Amino acid sequence: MKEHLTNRDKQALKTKRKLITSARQIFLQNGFDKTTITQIAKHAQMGYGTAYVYFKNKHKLFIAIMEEIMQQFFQVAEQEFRPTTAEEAKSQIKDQVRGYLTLAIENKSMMKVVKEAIGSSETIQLEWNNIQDKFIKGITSDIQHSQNKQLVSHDFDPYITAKSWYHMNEIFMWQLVDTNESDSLEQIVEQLSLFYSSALYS
Amino acid sequence: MKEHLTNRDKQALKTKRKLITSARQIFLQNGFDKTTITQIAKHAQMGYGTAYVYFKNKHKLFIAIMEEIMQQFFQVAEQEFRPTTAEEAKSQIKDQVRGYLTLAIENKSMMKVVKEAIGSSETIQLEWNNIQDKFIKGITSDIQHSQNKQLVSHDFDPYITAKSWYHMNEIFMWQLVDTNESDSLEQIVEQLSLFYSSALYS
Amino acid sequence: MKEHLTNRDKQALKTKRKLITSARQIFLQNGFDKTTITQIAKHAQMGYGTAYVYFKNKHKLFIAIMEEIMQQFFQVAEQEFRPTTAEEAKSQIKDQVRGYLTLAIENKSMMKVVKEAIGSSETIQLEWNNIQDKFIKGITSDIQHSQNKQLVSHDFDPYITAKSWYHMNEIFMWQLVDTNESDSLEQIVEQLSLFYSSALYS
Amino acid sequence: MKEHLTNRDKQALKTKRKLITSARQIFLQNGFDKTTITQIAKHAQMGYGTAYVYFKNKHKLFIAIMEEIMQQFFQVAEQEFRPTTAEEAKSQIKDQVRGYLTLAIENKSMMKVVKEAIGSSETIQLEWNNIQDKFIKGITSDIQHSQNKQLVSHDFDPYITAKSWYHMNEIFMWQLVDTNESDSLEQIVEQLSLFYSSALYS
DNA sequence: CATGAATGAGGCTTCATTCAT
DNA sequence: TATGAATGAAGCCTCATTCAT
Repeated sequence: MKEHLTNRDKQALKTKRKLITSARQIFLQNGFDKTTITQIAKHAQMGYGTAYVYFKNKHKLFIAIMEEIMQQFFQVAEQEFRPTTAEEAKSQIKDQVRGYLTLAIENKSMMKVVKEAIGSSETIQLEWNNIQDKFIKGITSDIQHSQNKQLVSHDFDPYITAKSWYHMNEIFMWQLVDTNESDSLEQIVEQLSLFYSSALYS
Repeated sequence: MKEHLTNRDKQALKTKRKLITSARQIFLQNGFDKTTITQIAKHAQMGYGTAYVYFKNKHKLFIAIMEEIMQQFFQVAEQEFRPTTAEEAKSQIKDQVRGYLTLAIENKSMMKVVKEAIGSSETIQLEWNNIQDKFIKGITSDIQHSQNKQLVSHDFDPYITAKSWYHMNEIFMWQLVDTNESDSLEQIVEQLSLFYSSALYS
Repeated sequence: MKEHLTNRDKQALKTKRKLITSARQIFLQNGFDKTTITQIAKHAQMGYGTAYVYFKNKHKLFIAIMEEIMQQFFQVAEQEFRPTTAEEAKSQIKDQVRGYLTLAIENKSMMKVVKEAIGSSETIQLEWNNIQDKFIKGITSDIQHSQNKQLVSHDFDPYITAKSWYHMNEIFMWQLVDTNESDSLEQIVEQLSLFYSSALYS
Repeated sequence: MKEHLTNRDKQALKTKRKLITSARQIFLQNGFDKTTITQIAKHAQMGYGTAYVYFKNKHKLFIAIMEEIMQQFFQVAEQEFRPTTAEEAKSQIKDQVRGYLTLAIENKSMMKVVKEAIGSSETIQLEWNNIQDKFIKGITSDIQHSQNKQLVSHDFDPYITAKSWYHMNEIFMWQLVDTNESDSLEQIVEQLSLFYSSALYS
């Protein structure tokens, strides 16, 4: 176990950060496909091969950026969800949906690039599936908890329900990213949570 | 000067049309960069060398398509603008703005590709500048006409004013193309024309 | 259906031939991995990209060469095999085995490169499997014919038997390629055919 | 002049040994070209920069291994060769040839890599030339000694004769390395020595 | 007018090597 | 002495473009 970062480690970390920061900017500007490693390296003021010291390839570099963005989403998703009444459940659900969609709107430009990248690269597609799974697992455990508390019928299969619920959210997320209908956010939030809480917590 | 199209000319025209039609479809499907000449030629069922008989390069082929699209926009822009009162001016302005933005929304998919292409190619960028100029010149002459009719103060420099006004419109045009906020169209139309007619025709 | 090769077709064929010929020489000299497309193109006195007009990649180019070599082997394998007695069967088997192994010895240098390439490329490995299958299918049908003629017991599963027999031959083929034990050729031929004909045609 | 190895020197020597040992294994496994410094360093459990402390480059590292192997060959070559009769000469020649070729067979795997490396690197080629020269010089002096003893005619130019004789041996050495004809070793030994002793010591 | 053979610039990636710590 | 961060040459491959037929 390292107790301490040597100067060298710090330098490496700094280079990696610079790489990610530069990459984010270039990806944001040019999109996934049109961004070249050369552009990123030039912007980060480092040699061409350096990018490959830190990332196996262009896809992995993008995934690093994608994961940083998704960290914020996970924080919303991982908020405590331990309702004691149906009312409380619906309210918490609304907050989470709103949080999730709001983040998407706030990061719209980058999310557009994410969408392009998912469509462009098998590897990134797989990584996105992992991200989806992480969300779905969190929801699954929330459902199970509610079932134990007798708030949700055991008739619901937690995983399938979670998957369905997650994808409902994701669809609207992409729609907001694609189309700037940010105004209808609150309505979407209301409808989604109504649907979900009616189904499970009625 | 040929007065008459020979059969050969007709054939050539037909080939060119087919090329443009096929290109439009492929560009629409794959975007500008990911479209290859080979794809287009295959779709048009001709040798790919043939494309180069009619268009110097990929960019010029795209420009041909772009110009066809822009024809519709020019028709809106070239509508008679000869208001006799401030009221009339504002009303006509509104119609033109609405017409311009509506066309953008109707051709949104292609306009997205146009945007990509502008960002991707110097040549296309220059062509877009020409298109902008054409709009701006039209507006300039409208302003001058209104100045002659004493509807607009001679304090306004016609060209600079036209340029400003055009770009205000273009910005919102791209926004509508990027973001599907079609709902807010009427509000944008109202605000833009209010701003412009207040400034000039008050 | 083309009835006739145009001059253009002829030129293309010639280029492809030159490419294959040059590639064969370079592969022979440098082995599979160390051969570069640049070397081949330079030797064939053509531009770099030309190689890619005719072959999707380095592997496919090698496969073309490999297949030409294997044509000779197939000719041996496809020789009529319609024995009427066990004696005749054994004699024909011996001839085929000898023919197969002799070809390997005659093309030893290239077969070494083939071996390297098989170990180096998934694609080429798959192509080699196809080649094996072709041999095995031929043998399978020979066995079935002999079974119909009551020369071979129906207890033998033709395909499995063919596969086993083929691989026995291939193992010795590689050994001869690796090791120059050409002297022992006749002994190997004798042993292999003895084994096989004893098993099936006794 | 250091008379004495400090602990530091000892450590350095140990590191160098480990490097050579690991390198030998990896080169043996992967061949010259496909071996990377990273692989070797990982196997030797040290930073890959360390390899460059001890060896200027990959080629020099390989040369170190090559030289260790060749040490054994030199021992054979440097065995006293002071025949007093033609009979004795032939017998000693046979022993040396046998010794040389036997070592090649015993180290066949590594000798294959040596061959690949010679073909792959100018530097290693040059080093191999040095090794050849060392052999040839030894033979040259043996010939001169025999000439002084009146066993060999002064008509023979010692250097040219030595060079010819050495290369005859080397050719068969590579053949044995390439081809596993170890069985014919004794025959080759007999023929080579017969040829040479007939020519010089008849 | 129509074709497609030929070309090479430019993108991704690997890996030997340098150099500052 | 030991390390590994940083670099760029060189290989593969794609595709716009030229040009001879």
